[in-house]
Amino acid sequence: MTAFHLPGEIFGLELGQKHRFSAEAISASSILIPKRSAILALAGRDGDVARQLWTLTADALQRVQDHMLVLGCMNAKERVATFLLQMAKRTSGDNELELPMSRQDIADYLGLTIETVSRTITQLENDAAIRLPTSRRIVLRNRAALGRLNA
Amino acid sequence: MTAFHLPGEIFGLELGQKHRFSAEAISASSILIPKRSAILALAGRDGDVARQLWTLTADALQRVQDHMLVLGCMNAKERVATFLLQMAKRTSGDNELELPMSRQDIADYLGLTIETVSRTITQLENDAAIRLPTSRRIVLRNRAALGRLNA
DNA sequence: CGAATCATTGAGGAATTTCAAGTGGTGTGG
DNA sequence: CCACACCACTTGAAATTCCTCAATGATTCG
Repeated sequence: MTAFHLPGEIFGLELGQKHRFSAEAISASSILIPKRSAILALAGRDGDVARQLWTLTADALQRVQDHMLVLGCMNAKERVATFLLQMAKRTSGDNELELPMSRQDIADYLGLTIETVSRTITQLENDAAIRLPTSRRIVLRNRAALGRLNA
Repeated sequence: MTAFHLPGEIFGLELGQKHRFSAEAISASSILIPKRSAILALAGRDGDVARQLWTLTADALQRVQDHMLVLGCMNAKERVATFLLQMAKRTSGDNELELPMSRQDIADYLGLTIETVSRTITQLENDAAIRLPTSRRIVLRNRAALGRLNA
């Protein structure tokens, strides 16, 4: 698993002849899938569209590079803390968030096992860095502590 | 560390306002660094250039995604085997290759420690999958075995 | 209620890291 | 030419992290 996508986001802009990844919905979703040929044609005619498409791809590159650093350099606690901060930022920006995905999905995304994710979340709760009203709902109680793990 | 670049390759096409990564030469190199503004201007005028730039970025995205799978799913032996096959393919394509980078660089790239890289290479040698005439020179002796690790 | 799914917890084991020492090649100065 | 220092690499042993396997809760849905 390489990424989570939230409403309004664009993904799958891969440009190769074959698709290399698949997408799976974890909540009810409506998705707009333009034809590749239509996109290319439009980009060919309109320089501004071309520019925007390039930017979208560059943004995706940036996100993946960030995630690569997570997978390459961080331990379990740092990965989970980074993930929670990131999700908070991408959803409400608030201190409270509802995770739409299962522990298994989080584990796959972070390159950990489901048990390690669960244990780490429990540990963050014991550290008073977060609070879990329910298993999918998370309250960030100490952003500073989480941020330190994000280093 | 996120990538190695070989002669003839283009890198650093990041498009954001700030550079997020730095590059370090590990052998004598000459590097052409065009101005960002010049590139953007050219892309604006010439749709074909714009298309090529987009493709370059998309290719980079693809490489990084591949590497993310390495970091997210593979153990040490699989990572090193994948790395060696990849380097062989990118250099001569031959069965013999000279690594231009240190063990430390490889370790950073693969998300391992220098000791683990060293031990793993030794292990591959004991498995008769490779041979090391010198520490930087590697002969692929059993591509099939390495490939199985690449799964 | 019972079944099913998701999440948590525990115990043991495996893989990797850490710390420390040793090896081998290379260049430098006596 | 040899002794020495230096560097990259290798190896060993102990410690740590994370995974695996197994059992137990919690929640949802029929």
